[in-house]
Amino acid sequence: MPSSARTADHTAEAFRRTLRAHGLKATPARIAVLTALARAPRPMSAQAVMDALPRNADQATVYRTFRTLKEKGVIRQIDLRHNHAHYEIAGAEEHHHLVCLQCGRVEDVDRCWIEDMQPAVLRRAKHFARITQHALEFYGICRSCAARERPSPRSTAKGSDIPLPSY
Amino acid sequence: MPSSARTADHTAEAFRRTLRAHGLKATPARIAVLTALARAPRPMSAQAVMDALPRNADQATVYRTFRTLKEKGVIRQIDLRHNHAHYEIAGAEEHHHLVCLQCGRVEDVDRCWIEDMQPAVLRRAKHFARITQHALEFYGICRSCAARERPSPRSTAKGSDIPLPSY
DNA sequence: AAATTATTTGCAAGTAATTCGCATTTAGGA
DNA sequence: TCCTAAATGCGAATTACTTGCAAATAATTT
Ligand SMILES: [Mn+2]
Ligand SMILES: [Mn+2]
Ligand SMILES: [Zn+2]
Ligand SMILES: [Zn+2]
Repeated sequence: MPSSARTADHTAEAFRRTLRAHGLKATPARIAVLTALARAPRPMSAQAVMDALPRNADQATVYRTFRTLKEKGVIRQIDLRHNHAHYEIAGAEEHHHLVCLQCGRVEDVDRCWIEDMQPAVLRRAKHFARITQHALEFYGICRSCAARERPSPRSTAKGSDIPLPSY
Repeated sequence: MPSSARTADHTAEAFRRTLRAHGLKATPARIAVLTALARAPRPMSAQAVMDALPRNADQATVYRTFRTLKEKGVIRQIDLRHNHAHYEIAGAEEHHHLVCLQCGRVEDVDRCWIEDMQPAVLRRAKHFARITQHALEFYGICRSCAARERPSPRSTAKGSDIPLPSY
């Protein structure tokens, strides 16, 4: 009996289908990245993925894979306040993380609660002594962007980036 | 009649007192950074702060000021998924942000709600067409760190950084 | 008010993370 | 099997941020 979504069909074949379904070529590199992410119990950094991949793991390819799969919604970027981005497979259940500001340790929070629930979150946690902060951001599309719908997807790099106040 | 906390005493004098209260020297640079953050309606990046500061605004000083004030809890770091950190004065009310994934626009959410409340958040929002994601992270101290309490505060840089799995 | 000193600053150089240009390879349809 | 758009790999570039160190200065102390 398969447990939950973490046990989903994270087989090479499944990934191959997912990629094709999104109109992407099912390359060894991409399948390897997805497999690494699927195996890891925590969000992974580019470096971690590269180390996990046996040989041929070019950084440019890994980063490009992250970007592509993130755009397609196959993986999710997680901010852990380390000095680099982390990614995890965008599995079914929405969940959050407990991040130690001192050592960086990360632990999943199985569901989405907040503030008043912090005591409860802490009680359920396995490795945390206390919670001192939490951050919540909503991401979506603003009115003006929705209006001129499709002015060019905001690539994470520069370009005619964020045409906005305060950088 | 002063409105809410955003109108708090964000005067140079008030900042001077705050700094001293935290055992820091009330330098022109620090007061200028705080004043810039106080004036801005949105979290600011280092670049934005430097541009806002009339003359003498060295990047090293701005970054060092961010780090120091963040450690003291005077300002708060905000992740907007742009390619750099943003900061805002850690005013009274805890609040979150609406971030446009396309153009980067940012808007405050006055209170802390979640998920089921997204429709309501969207209704209250002034500039958003839709919310497609939200991210919540809890920050605190993990058990092992709490145990050996004070092994050296995790500086944002490297060093004997995160002694953990997956980078 | 001048002397004292631990902090803080400014500048220049250094790093870490991520991106880009372009020649070469390859997945997958014809 | 051929063809071609898409993807890779390499190196160089960029960006965000940090650091070393000498000079400047805020807040004592006298
Ligand atoms: Mn997770
Ligand atoms: Mn805000
Ligand atoms: Zn927008
Ligand atoms: Zn810890």
